[in-house]
Amino acid sequence: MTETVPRPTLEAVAARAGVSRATVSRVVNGSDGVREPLAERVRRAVDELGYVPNQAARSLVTKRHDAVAVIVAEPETRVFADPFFARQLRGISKELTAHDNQLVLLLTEDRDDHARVGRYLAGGHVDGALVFSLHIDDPLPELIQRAGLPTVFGGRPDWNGGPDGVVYVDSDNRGGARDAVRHLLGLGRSRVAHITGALDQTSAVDRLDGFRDVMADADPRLVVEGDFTAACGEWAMRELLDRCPGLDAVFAANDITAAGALRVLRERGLRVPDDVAVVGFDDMLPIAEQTEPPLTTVRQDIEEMGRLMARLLLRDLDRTTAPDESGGTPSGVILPTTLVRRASA
Amino acid sequence: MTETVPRPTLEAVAARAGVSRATVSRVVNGSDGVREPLAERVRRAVDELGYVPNQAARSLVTKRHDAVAVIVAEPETRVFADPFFARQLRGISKELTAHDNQLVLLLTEDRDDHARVGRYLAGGHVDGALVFSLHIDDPLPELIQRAGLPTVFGGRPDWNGGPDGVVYVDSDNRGGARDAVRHLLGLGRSRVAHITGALDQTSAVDRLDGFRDVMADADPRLVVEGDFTAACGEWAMRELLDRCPGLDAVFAANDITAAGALRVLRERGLRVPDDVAVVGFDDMLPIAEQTEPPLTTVRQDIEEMGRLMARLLLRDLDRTTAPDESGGTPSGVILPTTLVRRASA
DNA sequence: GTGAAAGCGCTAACAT
DNA sequence: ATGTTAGCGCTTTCAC
Repeated sequence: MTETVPRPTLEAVAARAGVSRATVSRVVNGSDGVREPLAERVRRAVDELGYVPNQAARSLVTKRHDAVAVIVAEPETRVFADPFFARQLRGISKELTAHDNQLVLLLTEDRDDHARVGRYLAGGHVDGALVFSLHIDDPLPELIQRAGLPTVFGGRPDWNGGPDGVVYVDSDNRGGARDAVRHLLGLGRSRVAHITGALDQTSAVDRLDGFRDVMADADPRLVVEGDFTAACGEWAMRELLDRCPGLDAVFAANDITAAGALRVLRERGLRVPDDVAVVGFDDMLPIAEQTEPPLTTVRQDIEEMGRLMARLLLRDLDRTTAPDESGGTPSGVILPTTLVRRASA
Repeated sequence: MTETVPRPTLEAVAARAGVSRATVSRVVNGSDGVREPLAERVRRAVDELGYVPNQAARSLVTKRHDAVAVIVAEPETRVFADPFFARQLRGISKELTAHDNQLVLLLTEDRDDHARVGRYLAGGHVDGALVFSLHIDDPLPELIQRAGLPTVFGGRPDWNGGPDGVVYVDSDNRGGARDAVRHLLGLGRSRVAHITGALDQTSAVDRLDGFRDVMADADPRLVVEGDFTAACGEWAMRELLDRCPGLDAVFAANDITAAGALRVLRERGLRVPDDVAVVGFDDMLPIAEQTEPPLTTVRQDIEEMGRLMARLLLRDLDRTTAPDESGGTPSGVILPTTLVRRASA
């Protein structure tokens, strides 16, 4: 199975084409300055021999790897309960592939993993890193920053430490939340409640802020803290109903939570949207489309987010000898969200 | 940001420890034959300098990369509609990490990607490959086989081509399906229908076979072909109800399909499980637990599947100079499934 | 047990 | 425009 067909080297190609290794290298790397007849001969030799450059040898001298690490912190299993992760990866993969870069995936769970990742990054295997720093106070960002690798974050990092030019891509969580609440208000609702996400993630905080932007003077009992899970959506909905039986709308921090809330509303005999209107966040398809009734929610373009992260990083990598440090690099890029109307509100 | 702190080399460590490069190399690679006092001195030098071996240089001579490719074919977006993918990756990642191997992720969508993957694999960047070949007739398996890399498949490949010792890991789809149907029978149901998955995937075929194992003489109209989607679950359920109004149970090829079927049953005023019992497959948590009523389903341990794939591959890679070719390598490993009882059946 | 030296396959000056 | 040459940082015989 593992037969050892020694792959042809530059040398072999050179011999076959009757030129020097340098010339072959030039042709292979597309640097101009090789005249056509010769170049053609080299190209033929290359595919007659099925030559493929040895990346290790190349990296050894160029110090480039054409590979970037994608680091996903997933202390909770939340990442794995939803299809986000895959979408993001797909976006990243597409962009990376288009630029001939490899995607090295690093999944981390506990602190041991952090050390490992730090070592890996410091080990110079990759040219840059894409990081999903899910939680506030995560030690990962600092570790990475210290490794001195160009990095782009997915989701606004809670980078208290320094107002430096951290590059990140995020959805407009705050704006999306405002849209959701305004939509509810536009429906004539006035007692709008909010079930938050896990407040150790900036996305949850931002959505809460968005809610407050619109509902500045709302009864504080209309806000209950959740954690993005369905179980918590149920619990929170019950709590809400007990506290404020008169509420007529709920904005949940994500679709899963909204699904939980929906179930409790049904169980209590309340009709959606007639008695209580519900809006979610994410537009996580398998969930949002299949709740009863289908969920009105705030969509974020998760794949585009991944693609953009990769694009930003690659651009950074291309300015090899950093001409201007903080030049035109926006430190944060916020992607717009859109409200998707279904039956629940 | 990208400051160029030239990393210490073996040479540097050797100098600091007052030994030769060879000795440092031996210590770093844990090969015995270096006496304690010396070894200790080397180790100190290593972490005083924060030395990390240069993988490219190492690969250049060892021809090992300590990296494996994970190839996910996803012509459909199905992969991205469910959390499978993430679970599988997690299992793989854990195992690889434990053995200091890197995970290079290759997502493919169309035939261009196939060529690219073929080139990459042939390019000798990785030591082996883990492949999720989702569809029958997928050209990927052959491409990979030709690259001559040790490979393990996720899901039984439809390897008509050759009865060679293809290594794969799969769930016991057929057995699980049998369990599901028997459970339904045990509930006293007699007119059990089946909504199949996309029959160009072996998992769907195997589940159908399992159904038939138990319902050998069932009315053929009780089987309708689906494609693993919810939309199709709805459509198929309607079709089924029209064809055989008397049916009293449904086994759906996966949970998403089952969710669709459930919706139609409710819409038609049929009660679950009283009038019609429903069983799904996968135990995809965010779905199965949240349907109305919660879904009885067949669980597969998807993370373990990933872990096992990685383990099998690594074992293969370790027998560097293949002592016995087809020795003890099982060509296929089937993981058991378990029936999870909830309210729907 | 330890060191010296020869490459691994490639790129990038530097010559020509 | 093309060839020559010197490494990149490491492992691995082979001497000692």
